Amino acid sequence: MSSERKSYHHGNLREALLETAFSLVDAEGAEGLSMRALARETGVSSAAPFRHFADKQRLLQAVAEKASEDLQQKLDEATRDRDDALTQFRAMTVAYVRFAAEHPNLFRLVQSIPSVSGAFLGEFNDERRLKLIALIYEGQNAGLIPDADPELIALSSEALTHGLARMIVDRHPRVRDLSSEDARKLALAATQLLQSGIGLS
Amino acid sequence: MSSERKSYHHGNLREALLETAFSLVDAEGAEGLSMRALARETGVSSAAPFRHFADKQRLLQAVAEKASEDLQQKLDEATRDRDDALTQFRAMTVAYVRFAAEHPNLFRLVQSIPSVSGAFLGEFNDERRLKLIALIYEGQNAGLIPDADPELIALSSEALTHGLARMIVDRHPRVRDLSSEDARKLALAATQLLQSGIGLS
DNA sequence: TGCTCATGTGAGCGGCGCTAACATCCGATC
DNA sequence: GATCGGATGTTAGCGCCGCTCACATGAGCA
Repeated sequence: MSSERKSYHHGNLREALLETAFSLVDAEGAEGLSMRALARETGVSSAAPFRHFADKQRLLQAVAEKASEDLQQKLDEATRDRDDALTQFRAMTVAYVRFAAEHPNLFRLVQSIPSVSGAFLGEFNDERRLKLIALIYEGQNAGLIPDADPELIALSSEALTHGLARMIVDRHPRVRDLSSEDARKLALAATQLLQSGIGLS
Repeated sequence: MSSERKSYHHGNLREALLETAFSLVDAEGAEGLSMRALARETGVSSAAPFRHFADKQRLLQAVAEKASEDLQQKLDEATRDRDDALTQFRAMTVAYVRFAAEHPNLFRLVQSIPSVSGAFLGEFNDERRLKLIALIYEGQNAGLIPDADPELIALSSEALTHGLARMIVDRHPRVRDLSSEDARKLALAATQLLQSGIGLS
């Protein structure tokens, strides 16, 4: 696994550490990762990583940022070429839940670092959120949507999405070990349900 | 903080360790807890805790079980004297979300130990879930509820509840630092919304 | 060619989880 | 009441950890 190296200097150690750490976290979770094991795996001394990351927390943050970019890219791909906000929202939910099912360890890491998840929820996604809220507002004017706070409606939609993803990574009884395809179906079905309402009243 | 002790033996070390650990986790999270610090705080040697807990994981599991019982008790109180399943479900959601807002560290710990959260979601709550599903089934026969899989409807309800709680403990932008009262309002509003449907279609 | 400084190494500090060998004393038994 | 075995405490210590410091190396620029 650990590749040999002829010269004293590595050449691209920072990237190498990041990639190795990313793979290790994805496969085994962030809890088990140690700086020393990471250095060993990368073929350098145990002090070398600290030339590139001030401490373990920064390393994990960098991994989380990379994972967050991956997730963001999946969301971008999923919503590309869909112009109405509702379709975008549903495609986003599906992509989000699928990412959680496929990379639970990375998903957990992203969520566990507020600065990363905060940035993730801030940048691009806020734009989409505002579009969704605008759509909700229109729907209310047309009498199609109940007269609740549009912010609340958007938040509840987010909560359903996040809740499905979290139930999967937290291994709740009926959604543990879901295949990517089952995760897709579940996310689609649940968002459809939210739109129509479950009707208990 | 650490109380003195006259005799060689502590007398009730296991409970003392559990209580101290519970408080420390509640206040500062499970990540920062160390067995040595816990022993120090309790006023015993660093090896003593291992007479009562095989390893750190077991200690954390015991703390998680205690937290899970507390949560369960809150849910029991919230649903007591409410006979219809729908009212119970909404009261449960409120209590669940409030617990997450008031004890995010304990909530996270419970969710991070599958055996504990699995048991939590299994025992009493399965009974309530079955009642909810029965109600959904009746509602469908009466034409009040869309004709989706009752299991899916129940699962989506759970997801909304869990998602709200998780967004709070994960410190998502619009729900971080929610007061207990705000958490209550949010949970109530969101469940109402789910019932009526957000109407986008 | 020679200097500088980013980037590597090795040794080591204090804290960790956990174990082993030994100390204490509670309480069952006579 | 004395005895003594086992539950429960202690001290010492192993290996791993995050992290630091003094020093080594060598790439790139003057």
